[in-house]
Amino acid sequence: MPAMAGNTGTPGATVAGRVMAVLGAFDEHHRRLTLSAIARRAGLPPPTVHRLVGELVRHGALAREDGAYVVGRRLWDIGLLAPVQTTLREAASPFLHDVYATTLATVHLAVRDGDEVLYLERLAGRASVPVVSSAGSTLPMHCTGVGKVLLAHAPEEVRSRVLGSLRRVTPYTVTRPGVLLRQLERVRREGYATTVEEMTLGACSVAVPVRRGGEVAAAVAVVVPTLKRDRGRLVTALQVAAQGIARRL
Amino acid sequence: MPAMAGNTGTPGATVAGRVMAVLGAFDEHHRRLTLSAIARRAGLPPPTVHRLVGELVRHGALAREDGAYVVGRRLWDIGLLAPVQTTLREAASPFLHDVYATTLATVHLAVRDGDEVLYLERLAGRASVPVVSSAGSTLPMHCTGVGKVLLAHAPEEVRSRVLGSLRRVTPYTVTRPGVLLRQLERVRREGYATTVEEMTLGACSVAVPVRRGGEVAAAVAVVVPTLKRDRGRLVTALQVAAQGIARRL
DNA sequence: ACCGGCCTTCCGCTGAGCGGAAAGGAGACC
DNA sequence: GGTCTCCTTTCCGCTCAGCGGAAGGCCGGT
Repeated sequence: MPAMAGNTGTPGATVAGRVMAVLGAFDEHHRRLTLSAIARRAGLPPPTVHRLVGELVRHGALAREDGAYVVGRRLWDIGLLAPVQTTLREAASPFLHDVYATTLATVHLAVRDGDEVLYLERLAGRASVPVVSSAGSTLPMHCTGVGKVLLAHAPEEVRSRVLGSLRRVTPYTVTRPGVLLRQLERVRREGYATTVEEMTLGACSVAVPVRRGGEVAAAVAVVVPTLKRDRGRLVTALQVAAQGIARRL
Repeated sequence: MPAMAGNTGTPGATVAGRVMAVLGAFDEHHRRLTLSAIARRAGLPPPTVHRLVGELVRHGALAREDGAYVVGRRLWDIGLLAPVQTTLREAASPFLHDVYATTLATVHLAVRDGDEVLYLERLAGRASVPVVSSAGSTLPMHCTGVGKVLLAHAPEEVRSRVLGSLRRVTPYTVTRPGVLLRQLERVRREGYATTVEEMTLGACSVAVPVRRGGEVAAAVAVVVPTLKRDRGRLVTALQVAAQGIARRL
């Protein structure tokens, strides 16, 4: 078959699919992409991407910023309309501010999304620890505070899947299933989880569950440079917030 | 020409364009749409929309929620990657919290976008006034606090265009160009703007400019049920915040 | 029973889309 | 200045993905 002639190397593909592939090329760590980078990441030939991207820029879905492409204003607008745990976020917002005000640490609100943690909200402190997460991003469960809380209360099936593949992120990441399993028991017993430089060097976290009915619906956490003797104070602040959020659900 | 036969009623149209038309059917006031509503608002025939929407749902750009369609998680993720005044928002975030903490009112951060106001951030109070705006939405300039501030410092050309079409929104909306012009002079002189039920009944606002270099880059505001004698206190709180934000730019 | 509104499936026509080929930059290295 | 590499952009002829009118199914109202 000498070159598949004319068009579509992959029959069955749709334009909408290609458009989403182009948009999907952007992520947390790739907010600016050149044309060829998009092509590579989307698995499409450069000329095709060139045309699509041109179209998308014309419609405001993407924007050109000096050399490279970035996600456009239009898509920001539209994306904000998505009902992603809207009630939870709205209920939580004031309490997260309270926690921030009293601790001045970075504050997180997250839910479980499959086998990962989805960050819904992040309040970054004025002079806070370097933190990887931001609203909209996902991180693994086994090395984040919110992750441990959500994992401790997740269905058995999720837990065993996650425990089966504990990727090392820093030298302090817990990668032995037995150790993590014992930590999770403790999380259930004591009502909070901690991490110590397991995701990012120089960052520790404390997290507590937010309950809706009997279920754990979300987790709130703070990130600080070190736990030391602040632990008790942070747990209390978070529990007050979690309680308040739960009441409003 | 008896029915235009076969395909595309409108030649020259592209699929990417149609996709954006479909996504553009959603807005602030239309977060849930039925298939036929999308078709109407996008100006496309229902079968075409049916196919596109199906595709988009498969890719997570839209989601089906019982009967109707809503914007999907995937688009939320991607939209959050847009560099929409990122540095401004990050610089402002902690100061907005401070204002919220001290006033317990709804706090806004906005910039001018053409002849309208674009809301970048909204901190909604626990028990706050009904407010129309939310992050991502745009409102007219002449009847919002942030709008008046930004209009007072906008290029002459923008100002005259806006003054030329003052739409009435509530019985208290200022629709006489002369009156508004005098208010704007005062805004420049005194350093803050106010509105009294000009956009929403039962909501008043106070706003101050945020400067970057010599330019006014943004505006911060609070929304309260009534101004009364709080005005001075609110202006001060906002000015402190605006000063802090400006310092970080 | 009938009507009006939705959603959905069908299907034949066709031009929008495709992407290899090749031409135009912009650097980097020798 | 020449050559190499990598990226962007234009060209263009071949099709198949997309189109949307027509028609069928479903519900709720009258």
